[in-house]
Amino acid sequence: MTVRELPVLDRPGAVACCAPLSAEVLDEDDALTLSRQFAALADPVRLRLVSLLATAEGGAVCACDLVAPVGKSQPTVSHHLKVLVGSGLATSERRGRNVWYAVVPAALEALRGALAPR
Amino acid sequence: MTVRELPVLDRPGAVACCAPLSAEVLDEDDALTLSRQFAALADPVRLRLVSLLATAEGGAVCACDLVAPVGKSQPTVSHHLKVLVGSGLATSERRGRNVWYAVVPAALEALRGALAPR
DNA sequence: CGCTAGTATCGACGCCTGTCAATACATCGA
DNA sequence: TCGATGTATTGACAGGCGTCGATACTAGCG
Repeated sequence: MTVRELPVLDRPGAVACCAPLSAEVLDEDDALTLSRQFAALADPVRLRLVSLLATAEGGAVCACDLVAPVGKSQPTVSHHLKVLVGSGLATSERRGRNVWYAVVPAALEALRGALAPR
Repeated sequence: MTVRELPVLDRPGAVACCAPLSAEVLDEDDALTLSRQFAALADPVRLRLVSLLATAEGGAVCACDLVAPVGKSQPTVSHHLKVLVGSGLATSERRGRNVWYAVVPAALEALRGALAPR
């Protein structure tokens, strides 16, 4: 028997919500939870932000270094970052005047788990 | 060295579009492609449909057996199924009066790949 | 050829979301 | 305290999306 270990998340919102889609039929609540996570990835700007964060040395990036790469206005980037944090896919941390963002690997892994084959 | 085999897809739209988010920064085109796939999963009704298809014996389900479980009107279910097919996550096939739907496992696997850790 | 059952399309409605300019808030240095 | 820099919020707009009832299309049956 194989046991899959899932890290405990101290932040609500980044919870691994449910069994794989292919394992058993999703109930309505889990479907809503999962859909919100996927919705956070359903935007090209946010995907690029996640990618920028995930590939960054040290795993965190200053918000000031995210505006130019995605080619959107500063408020728009701020909005998308808020969505990512709100969905549990990213975290934010103030460092002086700046705010540094990082991905939550466990959240991505949880989504991978939902897509896992039977 | 490990080689990951990806099945060749005869249907356009279900293509594994890109390297993992954490491997290299997503370019704009790939981000748009990926975001459309995730958008297909960003709805609780569609997630339940995918789950119903993926867990079904034989891997396919008649459309007539999908309306009741999701609790939406027949046109709404038809709409969502069309979105799933259009995004490459599912396929449809007429059998007499009925239409049978099935998931495309390779498409789900492609999304898993995008979420894979570095 | 009608009739019936299953599925898709159409048109309309309300809601949500991405975007920006303007502005407010926060933090640090002088 | 004041000014400057970085970030978040507000308000407004356009476009997209989920939903439904009504209706059209498709295929088998008698």
